[in-house]
Order: sequence, then C-alpha cells, then structure tokens
Amino acid sequence: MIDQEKKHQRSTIMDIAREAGVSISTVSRVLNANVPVSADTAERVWRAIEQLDFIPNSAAKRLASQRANIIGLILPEIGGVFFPPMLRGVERCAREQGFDLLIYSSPPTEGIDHPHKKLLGEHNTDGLLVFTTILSERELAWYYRRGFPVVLLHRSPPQGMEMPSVVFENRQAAESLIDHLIEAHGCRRIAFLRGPVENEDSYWREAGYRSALERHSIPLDLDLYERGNFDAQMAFQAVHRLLDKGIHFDAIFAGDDDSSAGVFLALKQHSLRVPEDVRVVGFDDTYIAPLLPVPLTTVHVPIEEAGYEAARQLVNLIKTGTAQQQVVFPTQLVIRRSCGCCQKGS
Amino acid sequence: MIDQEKKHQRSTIMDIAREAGVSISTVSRVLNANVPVSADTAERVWRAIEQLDFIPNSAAKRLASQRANIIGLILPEIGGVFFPPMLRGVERCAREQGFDLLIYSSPPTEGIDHPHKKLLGEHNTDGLLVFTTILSERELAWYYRRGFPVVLLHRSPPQGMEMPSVVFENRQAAESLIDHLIEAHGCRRIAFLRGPVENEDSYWREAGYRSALERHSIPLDLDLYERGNFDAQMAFQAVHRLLDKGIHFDAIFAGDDDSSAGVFLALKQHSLRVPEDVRVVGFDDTYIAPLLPVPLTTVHVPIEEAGYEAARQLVNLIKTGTAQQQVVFPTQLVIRRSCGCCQKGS
DNA sequence: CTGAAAGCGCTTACAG
DNA sequence: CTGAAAGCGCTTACAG
Repeated sequence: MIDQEKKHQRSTIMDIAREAGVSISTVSRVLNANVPVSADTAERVWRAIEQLDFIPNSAAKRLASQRANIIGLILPEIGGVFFPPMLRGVERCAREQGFDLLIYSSPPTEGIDHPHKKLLGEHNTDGLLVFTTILSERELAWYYRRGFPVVLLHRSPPQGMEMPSVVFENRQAAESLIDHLIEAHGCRRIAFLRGPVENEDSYWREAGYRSALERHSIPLDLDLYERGNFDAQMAFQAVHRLLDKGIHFDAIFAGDDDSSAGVFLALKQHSLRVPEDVRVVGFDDTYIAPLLPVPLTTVHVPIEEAGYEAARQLVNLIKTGTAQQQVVFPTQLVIRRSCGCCQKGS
Repeated sequence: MIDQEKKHQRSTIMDIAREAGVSISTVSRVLNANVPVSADTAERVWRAIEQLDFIPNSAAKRLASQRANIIGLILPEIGGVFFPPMLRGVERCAREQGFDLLIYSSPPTEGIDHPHKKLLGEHNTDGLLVFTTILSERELAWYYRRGFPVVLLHRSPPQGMEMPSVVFENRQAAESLIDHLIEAHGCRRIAFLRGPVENEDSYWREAGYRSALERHSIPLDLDLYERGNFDAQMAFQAVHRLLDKGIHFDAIFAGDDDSSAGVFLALKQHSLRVPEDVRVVGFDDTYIAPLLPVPLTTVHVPIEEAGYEAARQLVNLIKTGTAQQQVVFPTQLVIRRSCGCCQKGS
C-alpha cells in the first residue's frame, strides 16, 4: 500500500503579485496578454511565475471568466478501428486551440429521459461534439433550446434545428463501389450487410447500393440483405446465416471495414475463397483494410480530418457564435484485391 | 453559416434557494447529501431543482471545494487496437465514480522541459493516469514531489518513487509462447520483433523470449533480432529486412498483435505460408487476433480490466490518500492456428 | 436541522 | 499602463 504525503501548497496569483510587486490585476493581464502591459512589469511578473512555478487554477479561471475552455465529446461506445483516428483528430484540434477535452462514452440508455444532460453540458463545458446517434432528438433539442453550442459528427441535424454538422459523402461512393463490382467483375448477386438502423452513414450506403443495382437493372433481392451492424462479430454471423440458408451470392458489400473482417472469417470457414468465389468490399479504409487476409477494396473516409474539422467548427461556434452549416467530406474508392482486381499484381 | 442565438440564462443555487424558500447552504446540503436535512425541506428543494432544471456549475463547485472530480489520462498517441479497450475501462470507472475524464494524447516531445505540466496537473485535475513512457522520470518526479496523485499504467515506478502502478505479467507468458513453439512445433530459429525501446512490456517480452531459448539450449542469434515497435508498418519492414538479408527462420514472435498483422502481409508478399513455412505468434489478444489471415496464437491481456483498475486505484488515491503499490494482471496463452496447432480443426 | 458569512482564485469593468 | 473592488457560483466552518 502507498500512503501519500500531505499536498504541496500551490502558489496563487496573489503570491505572484506580491513577488513581482504589482497588483493581481496586472498579473492576470500579463497571463492573458489581452491588455497592454509595460515591458518590464511583464518581465518581472514572468520571472515570479517562473520562480514560483505558478499555473493558474482552471476552476477559478472558468468561474470568473464564464468560459470553460473545455469541449466535450460524447459517443456511443469506444471500440473498433474507427474510433482512434477520430479521437486523434478531435484531440489535436482541442490542444491547438487551448481547449481541454472531456470525453464521455455512454452505453445505450433507452427509456431514460435526458440521461446525458448532467454529464456534459453548460455546467462543465463550452460546447459538445456529438457522434452519430448517441443523443436522441429530444436531447439534442434540450441543448438547442438553450443555445448551447453543439456540433454533430456523422449525423445531420434533425428537422428544424440548425446545428452545424460534419458528415461524409457515402452514397456516391457506395454506388461506385457497387458499380465497380458489376461493371468490372460482372457481379449480379451482391449481398449487403446493413449497418446500425439509426445510423446515417449506413442509410446512405444502402441508398448507394440500391441505386447502383437499379441503374444496372438488377432487381433487389431481399435474400441478399442482412444485418451487419458495422461490427465483425455480427457480420460473421450474417454471412453464416446467408450460407446456411443456401443463398447464393458472388460478392458481399460488408458495410464497413470492421464487418469485412468478420466476412472473411466466415467465408474461410466455408472454404470460400476471396475473390475467386466471393468478392468482398468494405467502407472506411481504416488501418486494417490492407492487413486483412486479402487486401480490402473499400472507400477511403478521412476520419481523422473530420474529427479535427468538427472540433474546429465547435471552437468557432463557441468563440464567434457562428459555424458552417454543414461540412461534407469527400470520400474515395480504394481498389485493392478483395474485389478481384490486381489478381497477380503487387 | 449558422448564427447562434444569445445564451439561455442558467439558474443558480440562489434561484433554487429563493424558489424553495431556504438558504443556499441548505440547497448545497441537499445536493451533496453529506449533512442531514429534514425530509420536507429536501423535498421542496428537489422540486425547485427539477422545476428550474438546475445543474450545479462545476467550476464553482471545484473552486469552493478544492476538489475537481476530474481525472486526467495522458498517453503518447491514440492509435492501434490497444487503445480503445483501455480507454473504455478507464472511462467506465470514471463515470461510475462520478469523475469527469480529461484526456491528453501527446506527440513525442523531446528536449522540452516538463512539457506536460501545464496541460494536466493540480490546476485542472485531481490526479493523473499515465500510460507507459509518455512522461519522463523527471516529469514524474515533478508531480511526485508535489504529492500529486499519479497512477502508472503499463509501467513500473522509477527508482525511489512510490507510485501505484498497474502492469501485466509479460515475461512468463512470452516464455510459454516460445516454449510452445519449440516444444510443440520443433522451432529452432525464432525471429523476434522487439517493441519500443523504452517500453516495459517490450522489455519483459524479450526477457521471456531469451529465457525460453536458453532453457532449451538454443543460442541467441542476433540475426533473428529485429525492431518491431508494436506497429504493423514497422513489423512489415522488419520482416522484409530479414528476408532480404536471406536470413532463415521457422517462426516469428511479433511482439504484439498489431505487429503480427504486418508480419502476415510481408510473409504473403514473399509467398511464405503461415504456419506451414513460418509460424507466427503475437501478444495482447486484441480483437484483430482471430480476424487475421490465420487466426493468431497470442497471449490474452485483460486490457479493459487494467484500464478500469488503474482508474480505480487513482480514485482511491485521490479520495483516501492510499492505493495498492502494484497490481499485476495475469495473462494467458491463447492457442489458435498461426503457430501450427489445429491445422485441420475448427 | 438551518442560516449568515467568509472564502475558493481568478477576471473585468471602472477609475485614474 | 495600473490598481481597488466587485463578482463568478458554489462549500463549509461557525453559530444557533
């Protein structure tokens, strides 16, 4: 067991003022550099700060200034390969802007009324970054009514709320992915693993899938439509269901990269080869895409950049009261080998 | 562009006091439930709180109580598959304990003196969770001298500092992993990809590797010793270097699971089959282990549990001034197929 | 069980 | 350019 000593006495702005022979107002001014201060006063103050190893107390600062300089990030759960780059982007921006980052990952909370308002809000942050569907429309409205800065990431604002949002181009990219399978590889029976039901990315990827089929006059076959949930485990089971039902397909659009990993595993257990027997495509181009059993054909999504940008918009909204209505990040088809391309190439 | 309305006026403890017809002291007491309050006063206060949708201002609370109820987590960088479960554990514990979680991921900062002390410390948190080598010994000492609560995760305390730490059993597990390759599969030339130089896990995994070789009278061959850095990219290059130099080996201990992914890729490019030509083992048992081209034989490390436990120790240290000196989590060999076991089995 | 009052460590008009 | 003073919204001895 460790028994910790008494706490060391921190120095305050008053100690600095005394040491430098000025008032605390002046110390505050040199710290914040928002008002002109004579060079040699500043010099003396800095020396005192250095000497006493002074770091301003954030709670006092926040209380007095009515600004927290904290942004909150709230997301449904921390997992998969998608989350780290997003957080990296958010964190980098926060640091650059001098904001602290408070993070909450919340398990599903069905039926509870506004479960989050006590965790993250005007009482402890200046604004909130909200990832996908973690907050219900009612909860978003709660913040919105108060004029509390919120930026949505991977989600568009609900009807009637003008909230800035950062999203991706999903539909077109999904369409070209499916186009590629049909046109370059002659696929006609492309299974689709749908993502989470409420998820917007999921919705648009499906729209792209449907539209590609339609443009090529391939009727939608509901047998080929399965639940994937953007999750390797679920995808694994979904493919097993398809195979157990004896459904035939020549390709699978897994919905995202994580799901593709589960797809590979299930196919292998049934001794189906990729891409010879079944072609597989994902979405996101996370770091596992090139590492999968067959390098994955997928769509590149600039996840870290989007995280950064969302934080940027939030800081703008906090500081200036304005932000861009919607930022849509472009995505890009990445052809590797799981679709059947480059069979013998590098 | 979005232009946000004026901010909504938040209610304070004074509004509640007025509404409930009591003093602010009483409101504070029912909120904190640390002092007896008569049932019907409490009732009235709660009603007022409900009605005015009151949430106490954390900055004021922190300033007045001299407790932040925030723990800080500081780590070198956010990436790989290791990070999400760790953060999930930390976050879950923080939430359960009513602590906010502040997170800093810092790029390498060589040569700067105490670069972190302004980011995370007594001025904005109650204590710090420090992951691996992100803080230098000097920086740790800086916090230590002040009696600031710090718990180390994946790292033992430096000489002379009694800091609680949460670590894993690496050495024995690595040894059994290598034992298995030698005894069950007759390997004699086992390449080793070392992790980051300063990393403690890396150090002990190497110790286990060496000791297994020694116990089987296999001389250590430095040709088989490469830099891996716990990273798929680096591992990929390392394996290429080995092969380009024409060095022969019958197995690779990749150092961790991420590295194994890079190893698979490099071997495939050289048309070497796993496990027929080369057996591969990893460490950590992250979620990609079963998803790799050949399900990975590795060592299970309870990452999320350790994150949770580290946060738990930190909260203890903050609240009671005491914590366990060191918590060592057991690890466990997980045999899959990349070592050559279960060739035709499930 | 309850209230009045001091105090936490800053910021920021207001004077000068 | 600088200082004195009020105030941010809570907590917590101190009395009663």
